[in-house]
Amino acid sequence: MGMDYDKYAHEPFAVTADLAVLTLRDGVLHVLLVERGQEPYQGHWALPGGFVQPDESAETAARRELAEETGLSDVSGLHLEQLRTYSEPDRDPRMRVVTVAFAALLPHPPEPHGGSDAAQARWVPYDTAGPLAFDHDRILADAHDRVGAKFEYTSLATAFCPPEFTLGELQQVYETVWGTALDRPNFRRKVLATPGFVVPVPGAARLTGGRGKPAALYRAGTAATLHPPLLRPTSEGRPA
Amino acid sequence: MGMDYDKYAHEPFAVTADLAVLTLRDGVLHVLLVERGQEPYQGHWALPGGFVQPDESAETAARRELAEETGLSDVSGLHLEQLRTYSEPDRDPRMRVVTVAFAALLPHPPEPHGGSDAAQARWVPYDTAGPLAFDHDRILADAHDRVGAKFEYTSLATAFCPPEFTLGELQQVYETVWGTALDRPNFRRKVLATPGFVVPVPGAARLTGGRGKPAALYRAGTAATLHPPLLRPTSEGRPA
DNA sequence: CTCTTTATAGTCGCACTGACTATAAAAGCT
DNA sequence: AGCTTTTATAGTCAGTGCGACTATAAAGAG
Repeated sequence: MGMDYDKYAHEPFAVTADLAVLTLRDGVLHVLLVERGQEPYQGHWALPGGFVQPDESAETAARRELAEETGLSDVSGLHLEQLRTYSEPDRDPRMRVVTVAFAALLPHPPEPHGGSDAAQARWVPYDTAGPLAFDHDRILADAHDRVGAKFEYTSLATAFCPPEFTLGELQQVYETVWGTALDRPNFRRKVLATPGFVVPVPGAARLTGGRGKPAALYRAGTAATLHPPLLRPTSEGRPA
Repeated sequence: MGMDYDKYAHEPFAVTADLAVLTLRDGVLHVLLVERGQEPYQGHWALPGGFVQPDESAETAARRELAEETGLSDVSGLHLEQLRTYSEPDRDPRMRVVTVAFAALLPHPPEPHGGSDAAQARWVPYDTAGPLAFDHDRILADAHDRVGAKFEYTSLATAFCPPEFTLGELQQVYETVWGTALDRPNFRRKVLATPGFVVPVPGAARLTGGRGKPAALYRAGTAATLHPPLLRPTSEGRPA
């Protein structure tokens, strides 16, 4: 933008906001996908998204699309994070499309209703999210990487949890996203030792689906960043 | 993009790639700015950048702009990182412009030659980079934040250094970007204990501008991420 | 030759961490 | 009821990374 506008022919671009919507269902990471109803990639699965309207920012467009695809009424409170922008010239065979990709984290997965253009939407386990349309495989992988990395030094994991949660639930979020088992007493110690990460719900509340001792409930704290960070185990084998 | 193209009127957008080019000059962090030659913001300073051409990705456009503004012949090897995309509808008073912002790190600051449209380009100390055109103040601040944060857990700091450097020079890079003084023996211990961060140049090479014992030379290692990370001191005061 | 300057080596105590054991409080079973 | 299973929570202990600090080495300046 520092350049002279009139000396550069600026071809018009179409701008879309695409979403990698992640959630946990029964301890398994799922992603929201839509089935494409037309060419190209007709019948293939793709990330939900759509064109940015003239009066919208990409963030606003992403929230609107998310509400449309999931039928969520309250899209305001959930976590939406801009991932990066994909702008390779041949991403779409028909036209020049620049896509601003977002990652969204949902605590309770609503059943998606079919998209507004009759394309059906479904929750798909992350591991079985087969080859997707366009470069959406890469976008999805980038989203997973980013979310996993931010779990280490931010309180982002609480975005997967309901307003009140147990430390066991929080630990399962970490284990699912990282794909690693964590030691329960140590996880507990670290979380409680990190100021502002979680705050206990004073009413000696409890909640357990089944057996065992009832667990104390916590809410997300005010801290956005974690000090000290909660590093993944063997995040990288030391190349000695 | 998962949506039906034809059911959405997609207004054409102009897409630009803007750059926050950072470098160190005499131990002071500088940013490359251009003076705008026309309205809006005529006479104001702005980040260099320009329109993405029809056959380019935003990354390619950023490298081209960088080469044009700095006169660098070898733009291939240096670090270019996509920051985020700014798409608020009123960013530019004349038209709808979506900007993909990049941060670039240079080891040796070349003298910039005037931009191709007669706008002059200059290195400006980061602290005195006054109010910039458009939302470039925010882009520049975001770039600084991102670079500072990535210094903690990546080997990005070596992108500010020449191919061979001393640990003192690397430490000065950290101190300048973070704005903090670091203990020299401890910094040395941490860097050398992090596998793949730096590798010594075997020929007992030395190099010092002035007095004192000559320092050993190192090259950047192969590790992209740092384990353990090199955390800034008092990154956040513990709220007890 | 001594002083200053910079690089490098080493020491010490604290805090954090991983691995592990122990206790508490619930549900299920016989 | 008594026992087992299950889950939550508390505590222990050794290794290690780290901040603060001291000591030595190797150069130039006077």
